[in-house]
Amino acid sequence: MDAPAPPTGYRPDAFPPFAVTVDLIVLTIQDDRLRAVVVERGVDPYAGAWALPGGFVRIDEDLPEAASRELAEETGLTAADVHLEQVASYGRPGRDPRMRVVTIAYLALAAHLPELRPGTDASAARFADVDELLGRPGALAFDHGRLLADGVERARAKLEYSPLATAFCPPEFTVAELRRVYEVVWGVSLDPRNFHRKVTGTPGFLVPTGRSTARQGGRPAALFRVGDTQVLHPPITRRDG
Amino acid sequence: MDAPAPPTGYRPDAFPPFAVTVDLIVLTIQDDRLRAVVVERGVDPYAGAWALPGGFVRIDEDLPEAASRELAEETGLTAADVHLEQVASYGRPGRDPRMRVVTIAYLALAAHLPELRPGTDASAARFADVDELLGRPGALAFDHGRLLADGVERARAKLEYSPLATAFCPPEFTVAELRRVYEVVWGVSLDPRNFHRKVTGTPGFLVPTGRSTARQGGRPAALFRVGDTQVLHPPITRRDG
DNA sequence: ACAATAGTGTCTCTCAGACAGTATCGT
DNA sequence: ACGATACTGTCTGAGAGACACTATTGT
Repeated sequence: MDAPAPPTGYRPDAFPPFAVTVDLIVLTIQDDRLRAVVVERGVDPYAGAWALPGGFVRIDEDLPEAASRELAEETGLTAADVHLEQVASYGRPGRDPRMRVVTIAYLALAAHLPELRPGTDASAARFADVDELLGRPGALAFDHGRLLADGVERARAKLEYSPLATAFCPPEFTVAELRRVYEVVWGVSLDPRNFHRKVTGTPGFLVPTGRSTARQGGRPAALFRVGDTQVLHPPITRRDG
Repeated sequence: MDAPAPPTGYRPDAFPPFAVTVDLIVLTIQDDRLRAVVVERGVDPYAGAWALPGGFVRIDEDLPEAASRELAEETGLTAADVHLEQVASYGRPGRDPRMRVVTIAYLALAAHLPELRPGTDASAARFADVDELLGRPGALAFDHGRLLADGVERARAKLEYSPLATAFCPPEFTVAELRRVYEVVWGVSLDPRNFHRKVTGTPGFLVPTGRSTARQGGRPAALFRVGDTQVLHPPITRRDG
């Protein structure tokens, strides 16, 4: 249970002090690649190494609030602009060599990110290719490689049965733009015709706006916005050709 | 990021002290009902109320270790006997009226639970009907009603695409026993014939042992054990008749 | 006309759900 | 023989993937 020691009856050493942080897996798509925000650490340990953005939870704020605040400090994005959800927590002793730290990882997905500005505890911030980061163990400080892997896997899984892919798109988007999101995040190529039929046929997923895009050399595409359904029936299955 | 303050460059008030606990959602099936372990609190706040079992994470143990230890203290089950996985973390200020506590919820599934023995901080322990607990807001202390709801929903969702249902079964089990798990956890009734064809046809899910059960009034059923597949293709879909 | 992209129709295969029918036990 | 439970076969409809075909733009 959650209680600290009462006046009597408990182990007297039952309340070891922890630091609690939130770390952010901020994903976006740039140049048809999945990218994550990483910051350069300005201090030891891992000074000069890249890490996920994050920071301490304040004594008076909830965990999602802390994640939103850190996201805003790091990217300038507000909670209304992004999808933000908790992924998992990590607290192995020694994951930070100086003290006992438990961190709660949050996944943030955004369509377009403004200029990155380094936070108060980092000297630089940039976008890094996710596949490259995951393919190189030790590319990130602490256990952030695992945090990133878990966050990316969460995103990949949720594309199937939730409208999460639209979080990578602007408010109005075409079916082709949505398909590109699935292709980039999953690392596959999808049949444009079957994909179109599937997503437009899933009730509540896409809402036509009536508008269409001006295009260069091709039929204009209808613009959609995301519907209010939170679960896709049928799902957009991952094991397509 | 995860680091405490370096000698310079950080806010000096950046390390508020937190208590960190693990709470357990221990589920099992008794009398064709989904049941959860709850303990009676011996001290304020919520003295006399029921809560999920749990306790403080020690300074030198990892989060899964703490969950295993608490599970053993509360139920006598070892990690080898149960499925144990992290669900989510909760840290709203004020969720414990005395101090700032962040808790990490773990889901534990077991086939048969031995006699429950109350932990050091609880005066009694029992199994409670999950539907009844969820239908009565405030049935559990703190925010444990939400923890339970999130844990149960995790279990329900994972029955579809993972062999998790076998965690509710003894090492060797019949198809009918497995079906009963799905029916109880999902609260539906499933066609025995279609269910049989589905689970035996999903590669890697079930392994025949060659043995069969002695039965009372009916053809003996073949005994299976769980295979090594972690993901079911095709899944056992939830929206059956 | 032609290239390019958007969108539709059609075929086949797999799988889910309904349910008839067969197999193997205890009584 | 009969009831009970285990298991198999067959039908139908929904959906996935392959891919031919039509629609609408710019050049």
